[in-house]
Amino acid sequence: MAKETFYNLPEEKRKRIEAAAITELANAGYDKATIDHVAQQAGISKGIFYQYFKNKKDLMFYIIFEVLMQKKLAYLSPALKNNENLDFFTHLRELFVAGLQFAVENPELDQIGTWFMRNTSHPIFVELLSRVPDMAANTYGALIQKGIEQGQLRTDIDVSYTSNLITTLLSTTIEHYFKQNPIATYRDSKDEILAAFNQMLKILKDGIAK
Amino acid sequence: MAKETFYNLPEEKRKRIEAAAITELANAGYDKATIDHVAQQAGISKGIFYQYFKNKKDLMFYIIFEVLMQKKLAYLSPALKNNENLDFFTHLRELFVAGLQFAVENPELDQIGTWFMRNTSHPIFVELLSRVPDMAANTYGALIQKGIEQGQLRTDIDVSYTSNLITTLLSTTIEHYFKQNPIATYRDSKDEILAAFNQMLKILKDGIAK
DNA sequence: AAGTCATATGACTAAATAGTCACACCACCG
DNA sequence: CGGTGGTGTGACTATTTAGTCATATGACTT
Repeated sequence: MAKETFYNLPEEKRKRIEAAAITELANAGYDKATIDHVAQQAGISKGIFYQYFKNKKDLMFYIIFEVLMQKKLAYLSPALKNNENLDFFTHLRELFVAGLQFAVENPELDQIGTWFMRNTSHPIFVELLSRVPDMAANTYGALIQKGIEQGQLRTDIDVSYTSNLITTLLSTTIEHYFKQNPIATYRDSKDEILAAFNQMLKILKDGIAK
Repeated sequence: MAKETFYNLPEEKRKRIEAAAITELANAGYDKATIDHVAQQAGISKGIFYQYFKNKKDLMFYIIFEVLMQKKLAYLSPALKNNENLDFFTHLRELFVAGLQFAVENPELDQIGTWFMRNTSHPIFVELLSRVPDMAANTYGALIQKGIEQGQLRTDIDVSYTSNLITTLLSTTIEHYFKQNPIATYRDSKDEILAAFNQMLKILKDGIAK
């Protein structure tokens, strides 16, 4: 996961390489991303790249573990703590908003995360899961469990299935918005996406039946 | 979309090539599928492949338009017609069951379809959409519209969004089932998947709130 | 038998790209 | 100054794979 030489680099250069890698991985996805592009965009030679990272996979894991997850956790952690007494749907909305804020401010990292969740059978995802076993799309498990125990949710729903469902709903909602508004950027559309979220939450809560 | 020479082939050989292509595309996805594999598995030479198809994309479109869509439509059309008087959720369930039947009996084709829906920004999907504009994930639009008009669904839901949502729910439900039961095959699990569908329909109808 | 056409082969070319390596540069030390 | 070690270069190798082409086979015609 990145060699010593990389950490010894001056901040500016390290960030430049990081940024180039993130852009390439976000736009091309893991398989189509090339080291040539990353090196070129970062303004370094290909040879030196392999002094900084063992290989392409090493780079990917570095970006996932030491950039994406760290950063996303920083956004989510306030919403994860100190909310014992919140209503389930209010708590869920807070998590959504925090996640959206992350996506708005780090669209490329968000894209990399989406790529990962979309390619759960890809060898590199499988290997990632073996390192972080409980990342297995059970993000909302504890929250749902609490919601059931506190009598806010039906008792007959399956926790793991519902967690998975919510994860999917989240990305579907964002994606649908951007399919409808192709020119929109995350940053400019935050309020409208929030409105879409509210519609989604209403459906999740009460269903679509009259 | 497949050259004359391909259609002139004896049935047996045509089916053999088709089967090889379907297996390869289902297992590897479009980008990683190779013509070498297809030719090898079909027991033909690479050269002759290019007498049958213009290129790899030509093969993909042939499989999508002339195999997958034809076949899937055959499964769905009974559920699409003559159901004017059915309740929305009952009608939806019928469509699900028909779709599941297709997936059970054509798992590889179903996988190819899933790959497509998962790669909506891939150039080949974009090109496909330009040929079949209204395939744009509005499968359930008319059904939802009818449901609203007949007073079975809330009037404040967005038709296109809800259609998209249902499409996603469908594949999420199947996928989640197989993540939980990795060894299961479609064929043996039909009843259990139907149970998972029922749970999903209940959530879609009434939400998860108590 | 000779000619013609469709069918078929697989070696070959061209392009892309992961990863390596011989060599260059340069700061610092003795 | 000359040696040493860390930093860096980009040409090169090895592999993969889409698509082509010279060549062969064989059925059918005249």
